[in-house]
Amino acid sequence: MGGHSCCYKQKLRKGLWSPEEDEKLVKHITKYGHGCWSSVPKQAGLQRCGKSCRLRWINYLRPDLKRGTFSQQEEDLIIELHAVLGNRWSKIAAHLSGRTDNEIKNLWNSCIKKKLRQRGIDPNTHKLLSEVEGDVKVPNNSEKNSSSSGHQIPVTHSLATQELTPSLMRPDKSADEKSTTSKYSATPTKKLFLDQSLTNHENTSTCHATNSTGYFPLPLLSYALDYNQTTSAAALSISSNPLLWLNPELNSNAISTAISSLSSTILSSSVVSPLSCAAGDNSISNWTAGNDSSSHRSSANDSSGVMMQSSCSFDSGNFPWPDLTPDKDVQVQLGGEAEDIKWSEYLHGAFPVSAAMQNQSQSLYGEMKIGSQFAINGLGTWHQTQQLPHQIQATDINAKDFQSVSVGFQQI
DNA sequence: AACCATCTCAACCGCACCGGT
DNA sequence: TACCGGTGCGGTTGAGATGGT
Repeated sequence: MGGHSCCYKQKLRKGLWSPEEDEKLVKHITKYGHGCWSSVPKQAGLQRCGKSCRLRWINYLRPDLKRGTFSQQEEDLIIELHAVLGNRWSKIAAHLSGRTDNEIKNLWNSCIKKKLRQRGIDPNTHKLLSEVEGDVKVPNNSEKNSSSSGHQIPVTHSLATQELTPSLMRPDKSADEKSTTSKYSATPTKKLFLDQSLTNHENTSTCHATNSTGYFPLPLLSYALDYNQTTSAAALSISSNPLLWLNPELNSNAISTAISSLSSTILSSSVVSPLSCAAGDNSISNWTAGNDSSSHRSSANDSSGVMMQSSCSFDSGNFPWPDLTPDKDVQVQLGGEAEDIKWSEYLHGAFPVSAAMQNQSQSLYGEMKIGSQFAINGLGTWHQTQQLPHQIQATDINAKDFQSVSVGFQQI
């Protein structure tokens, strides 16, 4: 592409990908892995730059993409994550199995923003619009960094500094640093109590830390409640009703209890997709919960997700696909009908892939799942993900946590 | 049917970070 | 330490789809 060093040397194609190009790329990656992206186009016989190939693969050709309409729960989760993470779409996408950052970003810009405004919520600040309008004009840079967590509740200094472990919310340290040094650069002086993982938007005057009292963005709590398999009406109503997010009467001890629990259990097991945890099984991606009329894959009980067990070890850089067979270390079940998944078209005629290749692709699917999670969360959490007993423990603990949270909210 | 407005989403662009040298 | 290539991320663009008149 213009501007990319890898594109200077020769005239490269731009724009939409043709089915032939897709086919070449899929075949190549399925067979060899991507390795160094810059070398992929040459090896695959494509007149594209590596960056374009990578993008095409990640956003469209990857077999583990869910595609299709977002469920209401996915949207809710995105909203809540956005309240915590801001426009860090890749981080948000990490919590939504099968969804890409690009997809989520598009959804946010095209749909969710509008919905939030209709509900009287400012999508940038997650505050009520009436509040925002009444607010003093925020600094210029806040618009770009958009989402401060508007609804805040006080938390104690010790809570904020001790219980909110940085790595829990943002396991990718480099990304954290990157965020704070570039687009999400926060006003340094405000980084007082909460770790930047939670207050990376404090440049939008969110974290009004004063003396010994910081402010905790409660949407995180609401997310955590959902995360914590709390399908109770109370929790859901709390999470969906910003008016309840910030209640000045909210007992800080309750929050302390809740947050403390979050830090030790929920957040630390963030590698496990929230609803996978809720489902109580060891699936990684089969978590999109039900009641989604627009998606046929949503039921927690259906088998459309990827059920995976793996004991394999691998390097997170390159996928050893050629060595994979379905009956080896990785077991993958692909089920569910194809929606408008282009990948399925490839696999079912439109794209001439052999049965063996399909198997390989499915293995690849599982491996990629593992790889991506591994890359994101690191070895420790990866191990957790693969260990069902750990999840059971986590679930048990989560139940206790929720009790604590519930007790706290009874005082609201 | 034609036109226009709006929406969706794949892809591009530019920037920043990282690791190697 | 500086440079460079590779990579990843978030913002933006624009073509095509869709809906309204």
